[in-house]
Order: sequence, then C-alpha cells, then structure tokens
Amino acid sequence: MSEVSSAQADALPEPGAKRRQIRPKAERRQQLIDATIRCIAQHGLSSVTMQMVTREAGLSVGIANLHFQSKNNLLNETLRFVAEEYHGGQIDIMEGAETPDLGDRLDALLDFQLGRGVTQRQKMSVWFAYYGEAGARPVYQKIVATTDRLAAQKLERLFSDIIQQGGYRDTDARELATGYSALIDGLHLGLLVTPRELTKRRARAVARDFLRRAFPKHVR
Amino acid sequence: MSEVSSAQADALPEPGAKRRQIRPKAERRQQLIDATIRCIAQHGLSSVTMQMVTREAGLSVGIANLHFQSKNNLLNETLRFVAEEYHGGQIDIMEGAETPDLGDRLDALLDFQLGRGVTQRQKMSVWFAYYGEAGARPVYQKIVATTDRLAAQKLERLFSDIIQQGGYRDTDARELATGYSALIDGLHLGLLVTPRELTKRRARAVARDFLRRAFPKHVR
DNA sequence: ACCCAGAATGAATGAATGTTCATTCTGCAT
DNA sequence: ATGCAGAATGAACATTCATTCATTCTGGGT
Repeated sequence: MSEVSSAQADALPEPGAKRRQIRPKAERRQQLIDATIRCIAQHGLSSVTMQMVTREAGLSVGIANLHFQSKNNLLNETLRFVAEEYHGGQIDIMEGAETPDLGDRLDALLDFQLGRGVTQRQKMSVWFAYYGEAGARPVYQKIVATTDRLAAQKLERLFSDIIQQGGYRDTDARELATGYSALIDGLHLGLLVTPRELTKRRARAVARDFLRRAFPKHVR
Repeated sequence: MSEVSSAQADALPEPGAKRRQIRPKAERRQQLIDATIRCIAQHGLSSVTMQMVTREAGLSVGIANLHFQSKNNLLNETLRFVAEEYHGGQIDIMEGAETPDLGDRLDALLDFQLGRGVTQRQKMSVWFAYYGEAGARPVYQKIVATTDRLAAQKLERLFSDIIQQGGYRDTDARELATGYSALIDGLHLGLLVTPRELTKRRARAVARDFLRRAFPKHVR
C-alpha cells in the first residue's frame, strides 16, 4: 500500500532463501510431529513451546494451530504417532510370516526393541516424557492402551507358541510376556536416565539372558 | 524411624480462622515437598505451578521462594527426597543384618518394591514424571545417579552372595541385578500407565518368577 | 510487659506462552 | 495470462506464571 514494492531487491540475494512453500496438509502435519519429537527429546516435554516447535520445523507460529487445533492436540497426535510406530513395528515382527523359525523371530524382536531405531535417545525421551505425565492424563493412557494391548496379545501368542513347540514346563505365557515387556521398558529407562551405567550392548545381553532362561532351546 | 506426623495443627476448623503460624525452616521445607509430590501426582509435573503447591500446603505464594530459592530448586529437592526415600529403603533391606537368610531378604526387597509404600500412585507418578524429563535435564540424572549407583552395588552384592551360597552356574550377578532392576522399573511403569492390564498382585508374581528362575533354591 | 529477629504474606511486576486473525502469497485450473 | 481457493504468515492480544519485596505478624528472650 505505502511501501515501494520492489520485491526482487530483497527476494533474490540471500543464501537462506526462505520462500514460502505450499504443501499438502498431511505433509505439514508430519513435519510438525517430527519437529515436536525433536523438541521434546532436546528440551523436555514440559518446556516445549509452540514457537519452539514451529521454528524447529522452519515454519511460522500460526501454522501449528492451522493443522492441529491446539497445542494439546499436537502433543496427543505426536504421542499417537510414536506409539503406533513402536507397537506397530513390534506387531509386524511378531506376526512375521517371513520368519518361520520362532527363535529367529525372538531375535528380530529384540533387535527392533533395543536396536537403532527405538533406542535412539529421541524416541525414548518422547516415550517416557509421556509416560511421566500419563498418571495425571487419562488421554495419554487411552492413546497408548489401544496399541499396547494389541502388542501384548501378539507377544503372549508368540510365547505361547514357543512354549508349546519347546515343551517347556511350568511356564505361563501371559506372565512371561508381562515380564518381558516390563524388562524392555525398564532397560529403555536405564538407557535414558543412566546411559553411563547401562550400555546398549549390556541391555541386549540382559534381555537375551531373560529369554534364554525361559526358552533355552530357542535362544542361544 | 522417627516419622513425625504433624497432622494435628493443620486442620482448618473455621473458615475465618487462618492464623499465621511460624514454624522452623526444616518443617516448612518438608511440608512444601510433600505438597509438591501430591501436586505432581495429581496434575502432572508439567502443569505444577507455585501457586498450586503453596495452596496445597496451605501457605502463601511467597513462602516457596523463601525456603527454596526458585521453583527449579524446589523440584530438584523434591526429586532428591523421593529418590533417597526409595533407594534408601532398598539399601536398608539389602544390608539388612536382621534378616540373615538371603531368601528372606529377597522377599523383603520385593515387598518393599512392589508393596504399599512405593506402589502408591503418588510416588510412582513423581518418579516417572522426573524420569520423563531426565533425558533433557542432566540435573535430574545426577540427583538420581548418586543413590541409584549405590543401590545397584548393594543389589549386585546380594545376588553375588546368593549365587555363591546356592552354587548357581552360568549366572552373572551384575547382569542379573541389571535385569531385576529394569524389571521392577518396568512393572512400576505398567502399574502407572495401564493399571487395568497389570494388577499389583500380578506384578509381584512376575517379579517373583524372575527371581525363582534365577535362584530356584532360594525363592519358592 | 515489651521487643525485635526473622518467618510469613500477597499484591505487584515483568516475562513467557497459546491462540487468533487480518493479510499475504502460492500454485493449480481455467 | 488470470483468478482464486486455501495454505502460510506473524504481529497483536489475553492469560498465566515465577519471582520480588514492602509490609505484617509471631513468639521466644529479656
């Protein structure tokens, strides 16, 4: 209106060419979720701000409320994404028709749970940041419970098959599955909180030891 | 040992009778820490405010900054208190000269870890609220690490004694201790996040099963 | 009975944050 | 080329919160 509209003057020269881009809704949503994960991992859930997230995503502040309606909703969706990624990955392995040998399937599961993808500080931080708030937020409990229950069932089924195949005595699949899940969670916690005391290598050895005691014929 | 139950003076008999009371510094500090624990359990660490804590304690807003210099400091001291209470209790049991039988000592430990005191939602909530933030806050890691390392050593020592006494083969005390600690942490998580799926009774059964597999002669 | 060190209060302050929305801009369809 | 649906922006606003500090009050010591 009042300013001289010499757009070309300041649009071209700078190296950090920040030209506004229009992208489909789904892509922006994922971009924001990814940024949220990084922010939670680096600064902690309680000090994540909208400005922080949008800056991390390289976008403007308003956009978060455009695609998610509120900060709460963004956080919920981020949790849902992480939960589905984690549990979904597990379930794929446990159903795994491509690995007929049950012992191999256990190995694959262990690799996934304590391997690169999951054990990255980023993901673990997010995971436990929400767990920490879950006691006071039923929403979080509900989001996790859905996928969690399914994964637990699959694990119980896998253990049950192994028990039958190996003819193991005095071994309750349900109880063992609960124990194994808890053990993995606890190891993740240790890796996150006291990385100096617990290395990834040792965590794997501990988990493997648990399985070996339960299924000596299947795990070496 | 000397748990002071100062519940008599706090009761508010009349709505208009709010007489200012002067109490020693140590007492006020504990009063504020207790209130902080309740607030974290009920509302979550990320939504705890100073006003909330001081109101819960029945005191004025300014007093928190009088006894602790800042909110951060109050939160740190609260974590320190919870950590020492938990790990201290464990250490007392594991050193436990009053229970010469090592199997009994395991039982006592399990009782403590999954019994009334610790498993209360309040304490668990606080515990994991901090764990959730620990990835981004080295201060929390440091506070926990101190007592945590000591407890881990005691546990390893206890396991080591049991292994020797029972002549168990192929059993590494260190690895087993890591696994047991992780298992207990994971069970606490389960009790907190999915109380519908995991009861306290089952958690105890799972932990006991772990110990039974490792030390069949000591745990029945 | 009186005093006063210091414990306790809470209104005031300033900084930080979530959310809104008028405006600008992009890229596709025509 | 042109128009335009709707994606993107960010200054402005209202709220909430931690922290401060001038003031009030308490209770032990004299």
